[in-house]
Amino acid sequence: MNPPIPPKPATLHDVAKAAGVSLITASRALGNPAIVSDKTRARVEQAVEATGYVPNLLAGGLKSKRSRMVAGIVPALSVSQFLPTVQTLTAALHEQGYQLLLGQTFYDAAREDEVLAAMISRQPDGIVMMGLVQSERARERLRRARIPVVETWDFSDRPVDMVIGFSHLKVGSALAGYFLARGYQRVGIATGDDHRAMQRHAGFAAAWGRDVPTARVAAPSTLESGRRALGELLERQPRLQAVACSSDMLAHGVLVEARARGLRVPEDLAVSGFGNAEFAAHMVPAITTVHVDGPEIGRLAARLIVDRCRGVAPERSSFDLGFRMIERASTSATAGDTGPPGHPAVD
Amino acid sequence: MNPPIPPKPATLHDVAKAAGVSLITASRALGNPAIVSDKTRARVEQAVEATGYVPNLLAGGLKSKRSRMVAGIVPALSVSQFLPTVQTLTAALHEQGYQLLLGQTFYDAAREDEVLAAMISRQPDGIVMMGLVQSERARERLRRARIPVVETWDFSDRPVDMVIGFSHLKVGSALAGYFLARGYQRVGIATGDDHRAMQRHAGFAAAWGRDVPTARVAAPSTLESGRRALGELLERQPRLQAVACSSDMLAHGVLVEARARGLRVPEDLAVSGFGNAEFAAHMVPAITTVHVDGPEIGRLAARLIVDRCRGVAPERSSFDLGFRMIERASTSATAGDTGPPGHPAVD
DNA sequence: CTGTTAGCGCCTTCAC
DNA sequence: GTGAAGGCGCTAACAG
Repeated sequence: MNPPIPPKPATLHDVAKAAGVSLITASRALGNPAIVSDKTRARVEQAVEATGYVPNLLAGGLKSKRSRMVAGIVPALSVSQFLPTVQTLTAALHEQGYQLLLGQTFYDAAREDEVLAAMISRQPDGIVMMGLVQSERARERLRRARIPVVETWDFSDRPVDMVIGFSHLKVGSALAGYFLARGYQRVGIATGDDHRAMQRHAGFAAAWGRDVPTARVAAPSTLESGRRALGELLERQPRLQAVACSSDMLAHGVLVEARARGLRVPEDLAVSGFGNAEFAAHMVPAITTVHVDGPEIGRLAARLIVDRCRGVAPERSSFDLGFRMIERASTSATAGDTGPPGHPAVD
Repeated sequence: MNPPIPPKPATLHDVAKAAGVSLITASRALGNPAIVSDKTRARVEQAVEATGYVPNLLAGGLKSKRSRMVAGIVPALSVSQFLPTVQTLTAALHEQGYQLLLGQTFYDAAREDEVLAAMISRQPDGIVMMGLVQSERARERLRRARIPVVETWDFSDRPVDMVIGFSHLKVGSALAGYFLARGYQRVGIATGDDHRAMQRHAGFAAAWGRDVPTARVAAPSTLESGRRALGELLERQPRLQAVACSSDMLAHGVLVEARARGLRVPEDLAVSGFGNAEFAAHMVPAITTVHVDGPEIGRLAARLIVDRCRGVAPERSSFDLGFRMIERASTSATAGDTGPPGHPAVD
């Protein structure tokens, strides 16, 4: 039998030969079909079929200086917070012919530096960071690389390049304001130990004015750590009235532990989360939380980078997307208990 | 002030000049330091520092035919099932100097084909699929590309190349066997409509022997769809005794809905999930589920591909990692209710 | 509209 | 241990 697979993948050279045109004409027929005659284009397309040609974007990128790859860097993929952003980013880039190179820092500055170096070596046309770039070394590296950078899910006055996010301090103070306005006296905080969660904590503490009992758990936070956190808080403050959690998963854990201890939510204990995870709206009681438009962050980041590659200057380099509190049954006996996410909104 | 950033990134050429050696010596000092004298190596390293040189892996890959990139393709990033695998895969590849190119198919064969084409254009040194390659066209494409391929999270007698996974049919029949052995009569199924979940459903139905009331929900399944699924099942079979769910998130939804309807779990209704998500062990009641070693799939896939790139033939091309049922309180009044994941094991 | 020329930055091959 | 050519596959730049 004949080998159904040719020993060597076809190159553009083979296509050009098969089509009876020059190399560059074949290249144009594929990359910029508008400037080639219909007849030529048809012949090249036929030759592509016949040879089974698959372009080598690495080679093209070498000359054109555009790899059509974008690096996306997350603390860890298991931090579900960022998933909608990464998912939308990947999809939006794909639409434009770009692919995502994924990197993880595991909340470690040295690792972040290492991952960035590895990414930059691959000449991405842009870099999207979940969170701000931590180390000064990495910031310097990025500036030198002259690659468009979008930092996301946080805010800064001096971003490396562009930033899309919101103030975690303000989230914290909005939450504190919410509990203050409702007359809560003894509120505790269950929080992950990552930078952004600690920012929210700081915002909460500042607005609260008094000391807030706090249970710190390792990021990424889990249901289990939420259960333990409530135990810790109750030990310190047995008459606790409310717990503000740094993620919906932590809040979930607090809910489970509260039930296990016979505490009613929200009557005996009010609970709030962060992130508006899918499940938060559908638990009983539904979890009061803070909504951030993760998919929009991904879409916007993709647009900014693709635009920049095409020479379009962004209208701004800072985008504060804000956030909104969503009041649900876990903090309010009167809030509808399974209303759709995002409804009703406060702030 | 002097521009702190040089107008053009340094190339290996610049490094060689600065070090007073030839281009190729500089290349060797970095890529294969052992075959260069200590003195030369030191001078090259110094020149790298001085110039701020960052290697261009794209250019290197062009000649060496090794891009040191691996494509990872998931149905959608939001399918949490695959996250531990992708996370471990990314980390393991990073250790070996490889990066992951991420692609999403959204359970769509045309899209899968498109994503694979885009990936192959980037000359990855390997491709890891979550699930089996669906379309024959894509299979053919992969074979022609002569790239190592690992299909995962499923099993097949005729993989494109290599496969790491387990039989979803067997999972289904193991679950049916579990409920049969405990004397359940009226069992329902809540399942996502993706290929693998339907395989488990088929395995369950075959082992069960009788018709099984089934609520089908769109993949990826959510807590909300779990709540609705239980409603549907109860409408068809008000005296339902147990529900086997195709994911832990669905099971979670069933638990929530059961509680909302005043049904006790497991006394009135037994519930099982799939995937052994982190939260499953820590709910009250803890969810009986099926454990699959997702991280190991990622690790093994990384090893197989890196080995293959180094010319090491894999010991086998098929790896059945199996699965194990984890009995917890949601199906058994006697099972410990917050025991550690994976304990006790059945099957 | 099409073709020729000259690389992109690096690594392989072969010499010394 | 080091170096000089040559070329990976493709595309910008400039012709015609």
